[in-house]
Amino acid sequence: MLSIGEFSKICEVSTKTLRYYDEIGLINPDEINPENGYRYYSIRQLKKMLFINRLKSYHFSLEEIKAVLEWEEDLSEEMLSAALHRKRREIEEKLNAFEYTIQQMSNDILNLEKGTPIMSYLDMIEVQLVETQPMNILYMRQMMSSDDYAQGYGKYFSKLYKKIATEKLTLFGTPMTIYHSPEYNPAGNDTEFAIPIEETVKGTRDLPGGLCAKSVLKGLYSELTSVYAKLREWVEDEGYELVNSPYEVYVTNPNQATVPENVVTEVYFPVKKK
Amino acid sequence: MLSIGEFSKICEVSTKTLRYYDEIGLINPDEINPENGYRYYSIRQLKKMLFINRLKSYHFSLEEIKAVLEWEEDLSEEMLSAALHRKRREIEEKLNAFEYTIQQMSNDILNLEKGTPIMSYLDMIEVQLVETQPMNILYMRQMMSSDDYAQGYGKYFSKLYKKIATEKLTLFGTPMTIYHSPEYNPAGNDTEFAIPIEETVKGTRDLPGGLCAKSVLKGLYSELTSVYAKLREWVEDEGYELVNSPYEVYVTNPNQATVPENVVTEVYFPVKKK
DNA sequence: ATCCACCTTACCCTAAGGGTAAAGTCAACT
DNA sequence: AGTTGACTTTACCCTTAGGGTAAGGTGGAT
Repeated sequence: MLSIGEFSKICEVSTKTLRYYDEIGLINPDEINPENGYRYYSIRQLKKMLFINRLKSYHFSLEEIKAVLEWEEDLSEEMLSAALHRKRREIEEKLNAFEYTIQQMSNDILNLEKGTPIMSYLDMIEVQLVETQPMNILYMRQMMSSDDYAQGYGKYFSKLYKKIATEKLTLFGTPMTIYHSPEYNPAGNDTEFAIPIEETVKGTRDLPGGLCAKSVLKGLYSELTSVYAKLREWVEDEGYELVNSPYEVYVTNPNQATVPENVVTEVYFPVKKK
Repeated sequence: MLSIGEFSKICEVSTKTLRYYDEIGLINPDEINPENGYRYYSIRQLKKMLFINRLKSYHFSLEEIKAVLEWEEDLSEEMLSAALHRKRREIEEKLNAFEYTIQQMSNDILNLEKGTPIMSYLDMIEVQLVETQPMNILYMRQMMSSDDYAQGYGKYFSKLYKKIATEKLTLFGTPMTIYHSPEYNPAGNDTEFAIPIEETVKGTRDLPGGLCAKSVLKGLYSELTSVYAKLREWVEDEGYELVNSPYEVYVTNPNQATVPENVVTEVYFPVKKK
């Protein structure tokens, strides 16, 4: 039997950590002296501890690790394999997010070295007042959390396009997204994906036209928040108010654009004078 | 003036977050009604808030962001550029770490699909009892935190090699590391980098020979912890005890090995029978 | 017997807010 | 004028994975 300090040295885990793991039931000492409460670990527990460390290095949370350890013998291999696949996916996604972040930063760094202040793009966003025509749109409405926007867009638009193709409907514009949630909520937003078509069929509705504040974004979607902010600011400043849900129109297909600057997105705020 | 809710909608930041930022002094409302404590933000603060969000998306901590915001106008551009470069480096490193993790996981997944339990490699680590000869080593001793091992190794060994080259000393073996800290400490370990040479000069010392428990690791260093664990286990089981600091000998140069399995590392535990 | 290294529990701390409660306030509607 | 519902305030507890420290109890070696 090994005291906590000896076991700690062997597996290179602090005694503090071992006590914590005992507390949360991740790995309990093989034996506890009932008189003085001293923890004693057996050498058999070494493998388990090293396994925990390995899963930790794969960014499993302690709770997840606990679940892994509690799986029954007979299922454990497939379950573990599945868990590793899942976790690997997660890490790959974080990796992609990092790559994207690095791109963004590099872009800012370049601008900064040209003498352009980072936030100056904000002043370049222009707002115009336009009159839009009513449209007939094929739509799907969904609660979307900010995490799954990326997949969501592809998924819902492809569903809509599929329907248009199978029912031989006639395209009448580029895809758009309408945001019905009055307030931004990281947990999920009431989002409507839509494509203008000619025919009035089941699954279509009328998108009313009217006065709109409009901005055009050329470039990456990451700057969309700023466009929204700018539009709200403008609406406030000029004494208008929002009378309907804002929407975005994706003028160019982001998959076809070779340079991000060629991606054009229009943002509309239906407004009226206060 | 905008109420906290209005400002929150415009910048897509929760009111909770705005109150928190007020509390830590990151961005304070332009005006606070002294009667009821209501916070009012001006539209001028939008740019600042969006800038904060951008830095946050670059993984700056709120403390770092606060520092950035407090820089004086005249220095701010170079400072910001430097900070962005630093942060980009950090992210690139995390990215590399993720890539490495993914490799490791993929390896485990492959093994699992071949039916090999993940931790089975532990049972393949063999321990032998050997008698070593005393050596004369050129050394540098340093406290190393686990983070900077990667750089540290290169740095100190290249210093040692440089000394050997400039003083025309004679190599007598491959590089090695001696771990003097009795216990693993994430904050820093007393580490000695050494290379055996023939001549006894200033900066050399004698590494005594004697009875050692020895294991050979073929492959990535990530498995080293397990080798240490295995050796300590063996020492315990066989009734030996450690009489001197353990050390590693890097038999092959990891930069020259094309396949990780070709990297050979020997681990020695100087022991005596209890 | 003494000493020192080791062990125990208990309490507070971390970053960046989220959740909830209780109470006060504002603006609009009747 | 009163009421309602939406909005705001502070206050308190919760999250991860332990780290730091204190006060007190033990173990083994001398």
